[in-house]
Amino acid sequence: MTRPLTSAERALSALREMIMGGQLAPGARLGEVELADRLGVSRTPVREALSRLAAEGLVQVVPNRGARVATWTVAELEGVFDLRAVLEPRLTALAVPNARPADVDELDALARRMQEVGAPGPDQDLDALVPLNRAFHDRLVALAGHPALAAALAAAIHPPIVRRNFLTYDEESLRRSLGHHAEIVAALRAGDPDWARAVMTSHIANARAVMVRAARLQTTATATPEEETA
Amino acid sequence: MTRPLTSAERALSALREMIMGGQLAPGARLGEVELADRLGVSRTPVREALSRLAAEGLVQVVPNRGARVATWTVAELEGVFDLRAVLEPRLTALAVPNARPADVDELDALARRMQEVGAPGPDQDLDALVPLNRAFHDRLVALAGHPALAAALAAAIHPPIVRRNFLTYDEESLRRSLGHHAEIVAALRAGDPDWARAVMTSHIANARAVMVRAARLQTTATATPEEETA
DNA sequence: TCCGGAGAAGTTGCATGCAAGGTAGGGCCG
DNA sequence: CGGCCCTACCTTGCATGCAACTTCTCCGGA
Repeated sequence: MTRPLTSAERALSALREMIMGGQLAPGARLGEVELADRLGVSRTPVREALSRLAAEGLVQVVPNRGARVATWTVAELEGVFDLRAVLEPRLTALAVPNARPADVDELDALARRMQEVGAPGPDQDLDALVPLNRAFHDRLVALAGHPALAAALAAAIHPPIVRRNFLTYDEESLRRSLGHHAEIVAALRAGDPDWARAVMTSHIANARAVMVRAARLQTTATATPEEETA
Repeated sequence: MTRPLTSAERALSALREMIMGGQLAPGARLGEVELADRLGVSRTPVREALSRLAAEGLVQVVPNRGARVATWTVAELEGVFDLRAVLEPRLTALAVPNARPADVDELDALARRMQEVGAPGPDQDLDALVPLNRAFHDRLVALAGHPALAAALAAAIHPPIVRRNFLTYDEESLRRSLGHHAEIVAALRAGDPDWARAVMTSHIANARAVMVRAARLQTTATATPEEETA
């Protein structure tokens, strides 16, 4: 049975979703009253949520001057992928001995579903990939059973993006990426940590190449520091 | 010129210091009114500080039931050192090419000072080691110039301890630990990243052995779940 | 025309008050 | 005598109000 969430918690996850989902662009101003109105609560829980998001790195707060959705530079983005390249393969290897058949089946289902909705053609639905991808990686993190590693990874990944960015994958990279998921499932089934680790290393490298290219394009395209609220 | 801190920020760092400094024992209850009185502010900034500390993992908050200083198990502690063993040597290697002579001199001074106050004898002052040690490691983190890695490390290290724990070092381990600092300085001066990385690896392994042993003793000693506020 | 400053409008920071939820103690019933 | 429930107290969650700070605008002077 799930405990009724507090207003602050709802505000927190609502804001997180808005930012992660791209409805709130990086650099967008986050006025307390506006958010409070939109979420149907007072400023107090909104302030608490913003505070926590700032601690997570999703939001930047300057005292007396309000909060904005965090922005990042290409260098920061590369730093994040540096780190993912160290942590995630390790985490994947850890997951191997802990994965029970049921877990593997679940990951398998996610990987297959991603291949379906990601396949080029009229039924392709890139937006649907985002939650599936998150589910896949979250499941893997949970299987690793290493809270400290998970916390470190979360701290590093949150600030930037990783989401709504399947939009930026070119066809070949996307096919590679989806193939990696399936291959990780295979490695899990085979119980081979080294295999799993290697695939995840490739997976991150592939994602890194895509993201960095996209970020470069984006920053050159938007020379104007955008000032939008929604 | 430094901007005047807000009450919430002061509450945040005050609480962080109290927890890190050991004045607030793990598991200690953190009543909002009591803290507000002690810090001379209202409950609002205290709540904000607690919220952020919860995001950092230093305190645990249960809705409607208040906040407590976070506790950790031996397994969690080992997980943290696992992670440090991966991240900190890497970070140290990164610092090598960025260290200018002035930086090295500064680290050298810290390392020497630690050797002085840590030397066995009547002048030994283990409490003084804590801030020096933090300064040394923080300096190294800054030199690495890798914000994402720093964030990940901070996220992983915060929850547990690392501080006020020179108290638990036996004489030999302490001498080793202080020696490592000096050796890292030497590696920086020599401009040898591999050397620096290796020393840091040893440094973490040494600390890990000490901490895990101390944690084991502590948990067996305190079978009673302590319930102190100060 | 451009720069500087005074004023006003809008925001944030914090304190306080009230209501809801939780906890502890005592009395009642089995 | 033991267990349960009810009550009173305490704590947290949130809304609201006010003061301080920022920023935008408008006006006068160079």
